[in-house]
Amino acid sequence: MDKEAALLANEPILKVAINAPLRTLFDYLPPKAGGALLPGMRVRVPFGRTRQVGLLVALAPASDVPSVRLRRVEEILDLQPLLGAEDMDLLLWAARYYAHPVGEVFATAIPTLARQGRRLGERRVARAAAAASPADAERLAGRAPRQAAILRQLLAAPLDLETADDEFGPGWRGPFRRLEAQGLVEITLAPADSEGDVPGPDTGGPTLTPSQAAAVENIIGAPGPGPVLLFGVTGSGKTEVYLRAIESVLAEGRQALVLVPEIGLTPQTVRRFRRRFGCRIAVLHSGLTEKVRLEAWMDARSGRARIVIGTRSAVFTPMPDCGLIAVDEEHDPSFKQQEGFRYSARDIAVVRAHRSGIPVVLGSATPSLESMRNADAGRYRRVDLAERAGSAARPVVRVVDLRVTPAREGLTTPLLQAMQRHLDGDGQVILFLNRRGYATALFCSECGWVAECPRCDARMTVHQHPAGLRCHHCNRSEQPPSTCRQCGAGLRPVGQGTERIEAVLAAQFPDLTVGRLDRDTAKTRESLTALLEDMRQGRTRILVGTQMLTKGHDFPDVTLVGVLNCDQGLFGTDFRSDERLAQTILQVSGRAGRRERRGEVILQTSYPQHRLLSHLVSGGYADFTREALDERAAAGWPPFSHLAMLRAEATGRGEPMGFLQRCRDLAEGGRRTCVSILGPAPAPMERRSGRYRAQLLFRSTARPDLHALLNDLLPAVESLKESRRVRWSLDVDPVELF
DNA sequence: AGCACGCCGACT
DNA sequence: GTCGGCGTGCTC
Repeated sequence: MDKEAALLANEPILKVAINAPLRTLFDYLPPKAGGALLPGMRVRVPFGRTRQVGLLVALAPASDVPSVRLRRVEEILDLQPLLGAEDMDLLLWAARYYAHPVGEVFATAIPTLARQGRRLGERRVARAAAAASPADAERLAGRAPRQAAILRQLLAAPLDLETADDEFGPGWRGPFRRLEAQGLVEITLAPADSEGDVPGPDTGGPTLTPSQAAAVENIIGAPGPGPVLLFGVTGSGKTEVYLRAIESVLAEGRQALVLVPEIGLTPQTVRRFRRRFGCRIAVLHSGLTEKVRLEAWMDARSGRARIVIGTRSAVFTPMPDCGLIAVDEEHDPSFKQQEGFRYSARDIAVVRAHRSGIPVVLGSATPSLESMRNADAGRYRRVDLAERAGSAARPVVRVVDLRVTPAREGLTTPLLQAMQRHLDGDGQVILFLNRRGYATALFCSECGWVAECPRCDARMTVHQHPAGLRCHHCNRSEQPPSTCRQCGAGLRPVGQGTERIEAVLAAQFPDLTVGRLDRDTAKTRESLTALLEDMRQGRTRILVGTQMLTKGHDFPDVTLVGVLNCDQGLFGTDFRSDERLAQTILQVSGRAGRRERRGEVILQTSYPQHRLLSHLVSGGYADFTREALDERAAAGWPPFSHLAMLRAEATGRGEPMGFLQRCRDLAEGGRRTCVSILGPAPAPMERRSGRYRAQLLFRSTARPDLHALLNDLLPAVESLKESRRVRWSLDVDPVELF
């Protein structure tokens, strides 16, 4: 063995995660120069014909890759690991659990700027080399005066490169580089001075109710760490419980992580935390500029921020000493990423807490059936928050049967009468309808022709502001034809959307202001704020809106909530649609009667006798979940089984189905396990945005079997030549089945 | 994903 | 004759 080979043999192999859709780590040799090498540091590496910033995941004694193919790390970008060992392990676990390429998983956890190789929290310092002496400067003074000047200055004191322009004058790089080549100067990295943070005093909160106190005790007290499901209706004071638990964790000198749904992270939420705690709080959500995001992330990582509040991806925030995780509105679907790395932040929060041995609290007025089941099975401690003394009583719920009580323009007489009554009594009214736009379709009453989207298997929605036909699935817009394209007869908009209800109400209640809250009216932060402000000040008396109404906005003077049509949720294509409907009804009902006045809720439906609906109305959410869980158990759906969905789409009609059939064949060729395979089948809306879509569902009662199958299957799927002709993705624990 | 190589069609 | 279309293969 020659000298070079012997040297090679002694060098450690660096296992590096690269941000690419590849399921492996890449092996590299250590850099020629450089200091400590620790997992969690970023490295700049040659990759194919490009250079990439990767993350060092592990050091290994040897590699399976032939040594001639190994290349060398060019540079280590960090003095300290960016991610700690626990963070790294969590990410590796997640990559396996979701069977997703490691590099992309790591990329999710690191802000873009850091991923691009930016220097973080450290300074580059120029200093004279140990071998350099004043004599060298004298020697250079004649022929290279600038080099001499720079060397003299560095012999006197090292210099932060940030200030080199000022100290050395412009154009210092050339002379400096020549000094470097002679080995007289060098650049070293030094940690940035971290400003100390002086926490202000925490202001105490109100006295806790007995059930709030019990909840806090359950989270951080005697029972020890473990997930707590905090089940409490709107207004029962869940946030106060989080605040108390956080307070006690902060008092031990530890940090706290709070996860909130996408739209739940309002300035009010943050303000409430800031008012309460004097410490630094890092806020992380999708609306931040990259620079601000990096700053907040670094604050969390360094421990300067004691509290981190963020949406989905904040679950990966590195924190040196996190002592508690709280997930607010844990049922909210926005915790599940719907593309790329399809992780559930709520589930990862539970795993993170478990691995760190810290408490985690999942709070909701309408917990997911998964969490309810986990509580039933004793895996979570469930704590019910009693309604607050002195707060409004539960709203009265009335069901209006649409089969016997006809609706005009979506509104029944009992609902209109109730509205009049509440408005006369100075109350405000909220009407919920899960369809935006004016009409759900444009229809020819002569021949039955309907305006359809040319790119999707869907009808176009009629809009009036701005006027036109729009497809809600691909965002295409068209001018509506004035007459039927098929027979030339007149066209009629059918079905109600929020715009239409708004118009009808404006005519019905000409003296009142009617507002509308949906994606069209709340496009910008400002328009949303203005809408909510009009409502809160009482200028708007009736508010019509979609799902957006349910997201925690507080309207204290609303006394009546109407749900115009419950039925879309009762017979959905998805086994989860009943759960969604119940959550929506309860969340929107929670807006009614938050002060002294008792609220009223009116549900319009054609199926008043539907089992789930009557359980919800008479027994509340807990009763509904018992019934719904029984149905899930009988049908073998989650949480009584585990799912993974393989989806594919392509421009050609047969391609996705053909590809998925090949996948199915591969899966069946593997080990025999108790995983059943359903499909492939075309997606419920087969064509969307001009692409055909299909899906293949894996279901198992044993998680290990499912994961073993997926981890065997995916490499095989990747090497299928069909896999490059379709866009495909795997969704472990899917929340939407279409 | 990015990037290069490679082999077939309509252009200055 | 080339410019460029995207199918195929590879990245330690």
